[in-house]
Amino acid sequence: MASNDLLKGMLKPIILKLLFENKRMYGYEITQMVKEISEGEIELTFGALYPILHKLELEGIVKTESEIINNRNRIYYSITQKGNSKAKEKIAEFEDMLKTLKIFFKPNFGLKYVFG
Amino acid sequence: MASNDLLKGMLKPIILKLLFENKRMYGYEITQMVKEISEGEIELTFGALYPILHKLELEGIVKTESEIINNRNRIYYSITQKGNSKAKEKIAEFEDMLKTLKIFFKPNFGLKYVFG
DNA sequence: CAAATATATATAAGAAACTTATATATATAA
DNA sequence: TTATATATATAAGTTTCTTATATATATTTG
Repeated sequence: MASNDLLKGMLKPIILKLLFENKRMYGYEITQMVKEISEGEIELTFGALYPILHKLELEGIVKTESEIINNRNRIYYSITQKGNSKAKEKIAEFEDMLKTLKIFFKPNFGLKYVFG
Repeated sequence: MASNDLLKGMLKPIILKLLFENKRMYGYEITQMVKEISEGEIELTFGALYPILHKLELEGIVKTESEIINNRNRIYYSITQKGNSKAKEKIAEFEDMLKTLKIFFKPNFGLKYVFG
């Protein structure tokens, strides 16, 4: 797994993106999907996840539905109608940032600046 | 400019990459190049930059050369021979992370997981 | 010529985002 | 029956960043 200090600031956009694409997810499911998609590279810990989800709920960007599955409580999160544009905006902002980062890390990017 | 909390964890890899490509840079120059390359998207503040540079120096990854230019002190940073492999490693690690992030944010990535 | 801006480095206080540890509880596999 | 998987939650501590402040010279603008 990548040393997770490379992740700072990325977890919220990832969570929003997952909720945006999958419509309805519960916390544990999010951690498992992150692990699976990243092939173990990213481990989203519960200590990071739940505070983010709770904050998103407070901001009205996500809403919750509680259900008892297999005698265990499960809390589903989904993006609210009101929060939809905000979520889209935050996801787009992060995608822009990734494009910007790509400029720095493309192979031999330095050449045009060294000689420019 | 992008809200800079998207940047957490990325500044050190960016600085290392710039030093790696440009061989020898001073702090102010780094901030200006980051601004230029990112087209104003990323503002690397001095409060973030100098502590990172000082820490890299302490770790032996970079070394400094002080010069008086135009009657002002200028401190050049460059990657040490000893720190070269470490720097390469950290840059590669971050590039891997960017690749992983790309999976999450590629258009409609969700489909194959929703139906998979 | 005075004021503002650009160049140059530095650090301290505070906020935000994480990690790690801990707590609770049920289901399933070994 | 013990360990692992499922499921949510929070608190303490660390790291990393922002914002503010300090110092000093050079250059541009009004």
